Amino acid sequence: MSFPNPSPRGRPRDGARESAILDAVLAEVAEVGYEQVTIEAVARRAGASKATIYRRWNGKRDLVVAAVSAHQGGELAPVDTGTLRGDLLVLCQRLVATLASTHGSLILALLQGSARDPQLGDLIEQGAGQTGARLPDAVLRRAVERGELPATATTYAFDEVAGSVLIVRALVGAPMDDTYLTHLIDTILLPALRHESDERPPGPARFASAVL
Amino acid sequence: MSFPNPSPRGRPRDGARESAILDAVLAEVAEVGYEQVTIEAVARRAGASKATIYRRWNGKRDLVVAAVSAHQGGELAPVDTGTLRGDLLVLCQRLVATLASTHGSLILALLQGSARDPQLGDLIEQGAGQTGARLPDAVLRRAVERGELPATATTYAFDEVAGSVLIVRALVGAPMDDTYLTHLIDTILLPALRHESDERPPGPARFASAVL
Amino acid sequence: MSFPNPSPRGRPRDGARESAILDAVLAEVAEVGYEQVTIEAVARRAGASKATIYRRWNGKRDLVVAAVSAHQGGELAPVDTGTLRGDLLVLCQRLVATLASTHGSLILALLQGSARDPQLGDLIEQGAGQTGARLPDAVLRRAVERGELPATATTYAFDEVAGSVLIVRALVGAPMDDTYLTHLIDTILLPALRHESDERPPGPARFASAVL
Amino acid sequence: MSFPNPSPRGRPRDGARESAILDAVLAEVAEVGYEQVTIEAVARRAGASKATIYRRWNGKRDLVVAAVSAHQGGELAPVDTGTLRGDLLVLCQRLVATLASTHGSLILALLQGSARDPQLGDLIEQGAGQTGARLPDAVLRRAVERGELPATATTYAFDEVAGSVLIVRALVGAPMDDTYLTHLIDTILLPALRHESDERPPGPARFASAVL
DNA sequence: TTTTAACCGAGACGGTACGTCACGTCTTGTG
DNA sequence: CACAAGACGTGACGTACCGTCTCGGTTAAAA
Repeated sequence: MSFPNPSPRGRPRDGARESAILDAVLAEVAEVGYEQVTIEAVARRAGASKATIYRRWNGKRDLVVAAVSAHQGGELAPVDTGTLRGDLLVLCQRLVATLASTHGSLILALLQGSARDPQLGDLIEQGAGQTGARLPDAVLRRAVERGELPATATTYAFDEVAGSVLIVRALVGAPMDDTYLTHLIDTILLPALRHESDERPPGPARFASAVL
Repeated sequence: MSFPNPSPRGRPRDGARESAILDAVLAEVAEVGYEQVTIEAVARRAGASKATIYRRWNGKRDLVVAAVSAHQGGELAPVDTGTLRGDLLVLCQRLVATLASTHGSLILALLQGSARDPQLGDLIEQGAGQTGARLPDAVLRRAVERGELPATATTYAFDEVAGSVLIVRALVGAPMDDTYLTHLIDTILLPALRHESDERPPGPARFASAVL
Repeated sequence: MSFPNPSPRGRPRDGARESAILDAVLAEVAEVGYEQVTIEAVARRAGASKATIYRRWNGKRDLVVAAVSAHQGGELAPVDTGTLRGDLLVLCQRLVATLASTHGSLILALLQGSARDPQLGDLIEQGAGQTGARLPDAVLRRAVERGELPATATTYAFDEVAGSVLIVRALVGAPMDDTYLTHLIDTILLPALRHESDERPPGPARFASAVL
Repeated sequence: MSFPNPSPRGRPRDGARESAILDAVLAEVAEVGYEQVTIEAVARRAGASKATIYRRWNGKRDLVVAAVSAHQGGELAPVDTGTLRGDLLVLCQRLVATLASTHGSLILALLQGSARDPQLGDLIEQGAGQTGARLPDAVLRRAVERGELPATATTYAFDEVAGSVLIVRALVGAPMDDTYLTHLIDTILLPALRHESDERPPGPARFASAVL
């Protein structure tokens, strides 16, 4: 057993303040967008002081990242349409919905934030499956059992491609309707998933898509 | 009688000012990064006044976009290694070099800018092939002639995937060395390119990758 | 003929802003006292921005000093009661009235300000006679003509003593009623004024009393 | 059983803390000047907490006043040059030295503090003689014995004038060298002291000079 | 040639947010 | 209880840019 903080001297931080501030951040981001969020407005809305905010976070990016990290969405129903193609479409639709509900600049902030703060990636990674950015193992397994994919198939191709492509399309405002998604699945995702290989994915275990 | 330019009375604009300002913009972006660029600093560096800048552009994004648009890089040597796989690697390496050399936030600004201003996409698209974000037709043709790809192959899979994936990896700071690039090519790009299909890409002709 | 400011480039300063700000300063000082005056409150009241204030003055002391300097009271009636003693009493009463009407800490600010800014002394010196801090030459001359003072008498003793003593008494809250003033005049000012001497006052021509 | 101090329950106050705090106050005043002293800096330097300070004093002025009051300077040698004029010069020189050594703004704070807190005046008055702001009775007595002053002479003229005049001169930065002091003594202080009068000084016994 | 209108630099202006600081109060844990 | 530590709301600080607006002074086409 370890005592990293043997005795936290002084008045302890008020967790309620932290919650109020992070809630205010999310509300502000939703209303005016990431770039237009100001610390002053967050402080006003949270009934907190700027000093309290700056005591805990270094600036806007830190703050927003913390707010998003703390905001864990509820569980989503598992995906199982009976075909791999149908499952992929549902996952992509979820991803599009997530991207559409979030201001683009917030995504950028998170992407950049995760470059600095590995913890951010860790935190978001847990929720990544929820967003559709990760191919659930169950979906992969069932596809293999149905014979739609070879036994050596991995989630790599989906994890690597789907999130990145849709993020960029969201940023540039390109359409992401079902026609497009179907084309993406048929001409890129499925061919890549079906590719037989015994290679293991290189580099760190976490994929770029994890930030969603 | 029509006066499309009714009558350009008064002192005409000084083209030299425009050049000086746009040069200053690029220098500032290179030094401090897109987000830290200020109109005032640009004006100071260019020896111009803020009024002159605001007379022509609406704000920072407009200004940066104009500067980048006006800045046409030199021609790059055509790609021809003798194999499709080799060509793809060279293209991806070029793309990585571009992403590494430019401030990441400038890319983001261009991405967002292109969502607003379709012209930006048009302008940059012309240079996209240079950066490796587009698969040159010559490369595709030679691959078909060598029998590496079916006759129906298109550049779509590369255009759609390569830029997006590498942009996002650059943002999150994930590694993009040759080992990684090779894996990307072998497990995703090549399988997708080899995929036989008579489908045409949906939606607008411009791909997300065009912004690079 | 000289052209010290050959061409004042840029938009010229708006004199009206300066007036509005200085008026606001005096109002604030009168309401809350020198120490409690804030630049922000002055800016609010004047309908100006802090930047405009800081563009012209370095801080609170500068600002208040400028406001007081610019505030030239109206002319006061000349003093002539028929006797030197009566004239001195009127002068001291005026001085007491001035000190009573002004917050003590404002006086301190002016005193300290004049140590830094000789111009302040110059400006206020012109009005010093008005406040009673200076013995008017006419009063001295008539006293000599009446035989109340020797022909060699100067204003030095009054100028040096009256202002200083009453300022300090004002600061410490000591009483300054007519009984006290009469005593001051009879036991200090008159004996010193009557003192025969051919010495000239040493040092700079301006007395400490000039700051009132 | 009686409890004049009803029942001093709990931990008693630590006298050492008080000393440490007051020492820190004086050190801070000496280093940065009265106006720049902050409670936080005092707490840091004293190794105390702000709560401990605010438990005992109401704010900066209180604190500084307490520190100065508790700081009793050592005894100075009595003044006796053999002539009244020489004694006065020594006293004035001491006063000038005091004013020059102490930050001017501390004097101001004490002046203003004494307006609010009569006790402050009482406390400081005891040390006033040391500074030269008061004419010691011994000096007066010897001058009378030598025939330099009439038997009815009092210390009033010196007490009233010397401190005030020199304080104000110190504030405005006017010179206070021996030439000036000699002139002050010859043309003002000595004539006023020699003035024959049976009047008693009016008002409270404490003079403005007592604050030094 | 003279007008005229726009361009250009400089920089004042009202704003707004920045990030820091000190205030005076409070809430902990430890003596 | 005293005390240190330090979080907290408050509010001012002085700075930096924003985007707009005058200025005096070009500059070139139109009159």
